[in-house]
Amino acid sequence: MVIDLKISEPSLQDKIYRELRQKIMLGDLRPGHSLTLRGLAQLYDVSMTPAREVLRRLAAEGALIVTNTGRFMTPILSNDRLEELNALRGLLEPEIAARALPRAHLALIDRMQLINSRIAQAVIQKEPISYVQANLEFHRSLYLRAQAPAMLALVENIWLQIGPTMRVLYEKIGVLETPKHHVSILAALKSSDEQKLRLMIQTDVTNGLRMLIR
Amino acid sequence: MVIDLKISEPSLQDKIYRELRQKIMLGDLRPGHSLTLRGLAQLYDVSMTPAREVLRRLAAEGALIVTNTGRFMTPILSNDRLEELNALRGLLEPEIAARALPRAHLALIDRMQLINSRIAQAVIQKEPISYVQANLEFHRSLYLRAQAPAMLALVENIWLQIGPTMRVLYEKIGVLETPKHHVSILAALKSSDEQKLRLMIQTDVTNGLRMLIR
DNA sequence: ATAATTTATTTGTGATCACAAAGTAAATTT
DNA sequence: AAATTTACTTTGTGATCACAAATAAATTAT
Repeated sequence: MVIDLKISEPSLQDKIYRELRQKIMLGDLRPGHSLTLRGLAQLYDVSMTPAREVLRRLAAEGALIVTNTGRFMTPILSNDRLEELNALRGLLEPEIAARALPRAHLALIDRMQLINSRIAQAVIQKEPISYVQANLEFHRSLYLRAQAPAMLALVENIWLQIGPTMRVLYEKIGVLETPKHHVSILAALKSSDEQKLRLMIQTDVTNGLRMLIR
Repeated sequence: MVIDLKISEPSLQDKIYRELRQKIMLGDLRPGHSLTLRGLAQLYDVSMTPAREVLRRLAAEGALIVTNTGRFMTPILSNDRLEELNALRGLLEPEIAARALPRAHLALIDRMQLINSRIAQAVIQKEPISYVQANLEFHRSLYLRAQAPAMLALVENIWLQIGPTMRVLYEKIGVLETPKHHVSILAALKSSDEQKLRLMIQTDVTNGLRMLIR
């Protein structure tokens, strides 16, 4: 018997989906930014069909909202909504971090340290997008070790929903500051202190927003 | 100026979406049940286009999985996956219940009691679908009071993912039993005991699965 | 000018189609 | 009888189109 392994080619829309998703999560699109089928189709030189699937998929994930007349736009979050989503981060992320803890070996911690220095760099160069990107990568690289895909999916889903709004908040406060709890997170990882890790993740998430809303 | 208020008509696909979503959440479709564009289109007497949007939307929500060749089917959850999803329930539901607690007045508790008797009825009549439906309604009617839409959305999303699998598990154990912690939940609500409520919701969720997997 | 109305343009929805890939059944070969 | 090949059917993808509704622009009236 001949087994033929074929890499399932990423369908045309997958590429567009991933790019747009990334843009939204990192705050490349501001809240209320509207997207049209034909606009997106033209941008990627495809027909309306794949563009449509992408927009609807993102809408299903909460990355976009659909107006009551069927238009697509990035969500404009109320304060309540934003705080609720952040509360969810505060609930989920400590849990997934705790699950990752036993599997967090030194190589990972080193890598997180490296990512952390990229954050510092983004602060200096005042690049909010790189900042957000590195920040999320810091968290994700840890969470990936939890081997809890459903949980990670929920967390990323929330990141996606708050992406555009976070960007605007960062712009509003002007100067960025390097997340001060990251070193504590790394310390907790090194000492395998689950309680401390939970707490530090929690405060990192909580303070991140408090700093922005104030 | 003439203001004309129009109820935004539920687009053709919304109806199909809601029906299918319900079916999946209640376990009307077994794990691995495959759905086709043309099949769904024919069933609802529409073209492929809306059928497609519905399936992709459900896939985006995790209610369906897309095989590597692009086919749609209800997910077949591994034990790990199922336990992870249940852990998420155990994490999220006590929190949202706690948020609902201050707003849970007597009328709600009465209504939950009524729903609970419908569960008992479903046990007697051995109707797993009605059982699941009433059970979810019991929880949802409480969670709705939390006024935490994002949180509720995540919870329902998880219900959606485990729907087909839960149904099979119920069938496997044969005879249903009425959820024994529901009375404690109601008691905790009446006495406004947050800690007890959290615990009872948690054990209701946890035991629900433990009873099934064993 | 400002508001109201009309006209023009943009936009999402649903339908239909061709096509290639995947799955299935039948036929053939080993 | 088992494995392979062939033929046939089913399936999702992407493209194109007509259409109605919503939005934007222009025009008219007050």
